[in-house]
Formats: sequence, C-alpha cells, structure tokens
Amino acid sequence: MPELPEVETTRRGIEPHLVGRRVRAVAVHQPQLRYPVPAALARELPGQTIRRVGRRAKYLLLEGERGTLILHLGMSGSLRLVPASDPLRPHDHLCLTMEGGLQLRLHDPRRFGAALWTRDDHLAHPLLRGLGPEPLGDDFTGIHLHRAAQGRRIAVKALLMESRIVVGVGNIYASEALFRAGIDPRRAAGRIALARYERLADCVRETLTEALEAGGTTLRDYLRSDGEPGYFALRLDVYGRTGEACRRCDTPIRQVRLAQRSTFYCPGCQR
DNA sequence: ACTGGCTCCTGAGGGC
DNA sequence: TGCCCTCAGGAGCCAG
Repeated sequence: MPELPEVETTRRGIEPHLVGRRVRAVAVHQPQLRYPVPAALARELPGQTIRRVGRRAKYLLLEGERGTLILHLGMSGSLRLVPASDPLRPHDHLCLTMEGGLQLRLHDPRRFGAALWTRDDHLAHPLLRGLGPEPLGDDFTGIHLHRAAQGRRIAVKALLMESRIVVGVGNIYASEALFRAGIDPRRAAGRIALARYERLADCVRETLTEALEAGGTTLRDYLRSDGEPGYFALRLDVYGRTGEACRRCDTPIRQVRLAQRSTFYCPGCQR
C-alpha cells in the first residue's frame, strides 16, 4: 500500500519521463474513482507540457502550463510508464499518452485513488489546503507534535496518522516508528512528554528515510513505476509480525485494533 | 472541539 | 477443487 516512501519513489521514477514533455492525449477508462474523474481533465490537459512533477503528502502533482493533475494512489494504486502500444490491463483507469510514445497509466484495482484537475494554484485545492507539515521537512519536530497533542485523548498512533498533524505517515510506518521510539501506540496522545515526542519525530523521519532508500514497502499491490517491488518489507520490525518474536527483546509481537486499524507493537519494548 | 464510526472497492487467503 | 466469507486499508465526512 503506497505510503509516503512509495509515493515519493513513484514520483522520482516518473519525473524524468514527464518533465518537459507534452501530453498528447488523455484517456479515462474508469471515471469512478474515489471522486469522479472530472471531464475537464481530458479536455484541458492534452497539448500542455508537464513543467514539474511534485508531491504534497501522498498526492502527486503533475503540473501543466495551465493546470495541475492531482493524483492519489489510495490503497492499491500504482503508476507505470509503458509503450503506448502495450495492451491495457484490467484496472488501468487513466492513461496519459506523452509525446515520444510512452504512456503513463494509473492502475488501481480497489479504486480508492483519485485523479483530479485544477486550474488554480493546486496548493489551495480543498484536499491540499490544511494539511500538516511534511515529515521529512524542517517544520516537523517533537515540539510540533507535542503542541498538537495537547488536550487530545486519542491514541498516539491515531494522532500520528492525522494528516493535519503530519502528512504521509500511514498505518505501516506509524506502527514501525512507535516501535522504534519505544512508545505504546495505545497511549493517550496528550499524556506523552515532550522528550518522548522529540524521539518519536526522529523515529518517524528515520523510518521513512530508510523505507525511501529501500524503494518502499511491497506487501500486496505496490510496485514501483518500473514494475519492481520495494524491499522495506524485509525490514519491518512489528507490522504484520503478530506472534513472532520481537527482534530486540524476543517478546511476541501483539496486534490490536486502534481507530479501525490493525496496530502492531511489542509489549516488552513499548511503554 | 474532539471522537469514533462509516464509506468507497477488489483481491487475497482461510476454512470447509 | 471450488466456493464463500472475512479482512485489508487512505482519508474525507458526519453525527453525537
């Protein structure tokens, strides 16, 4: 499932093939994604040159000259660049034919992803406005987390996954970062000391950075834009390891449900 | 202002 | 072998 490292890996994979190239055609094969794919996309994007391939949170931003294509991979989405003559696979919902003959295809079996089009400043888009800091940027600190947690009684893991607190930390890396920080994911967010949040912020950054370097985590659906899997799954400490021995203290990893999400932690290491 | 629950969707995997 | 059931989850939205 694409989290921030997977989205950034994808961005880096497609960027060199898109920037400076003109979009020849846009084909929408399945407009019912998380939101309906706007008709204006296929009408307005063709003919425009891609100026930049950016990212905000888990949104990919393909900036044209007079508008931006906002893409989200949801749970099962992936982007691949293939020759335009390649046969279409099931669940290839959106295809951008680029000058030069390559086609960018959004493949998303579960259709939790999104493809939106905006003519305005994309950062002002309702989905992007109000997002918290990037976890790998300078604004993301222990002080920021500690302040945001004041008065909050939700579990710290749920707080870490709120996009207005910090973006890009999904279910896998939230469990992993809390393990590294030695914090029990069930602990009330407002009852954690600043020093522990400093450590947690460091662990979030460290976990995401390592995952990025490994090309992301491939569990079920995710593949990089070149079709290769990511290798961070080999390094997961707690996610998906229910009952297995903690790598640090041998205690069996425990699984609980927090805010409707599977959560993994080591009862020996995390307090 | 917070909080928890609901919703969209398909494929994998387990049990029988 | 094959079928059916459950579960997985990003994140916006809504009711309490």
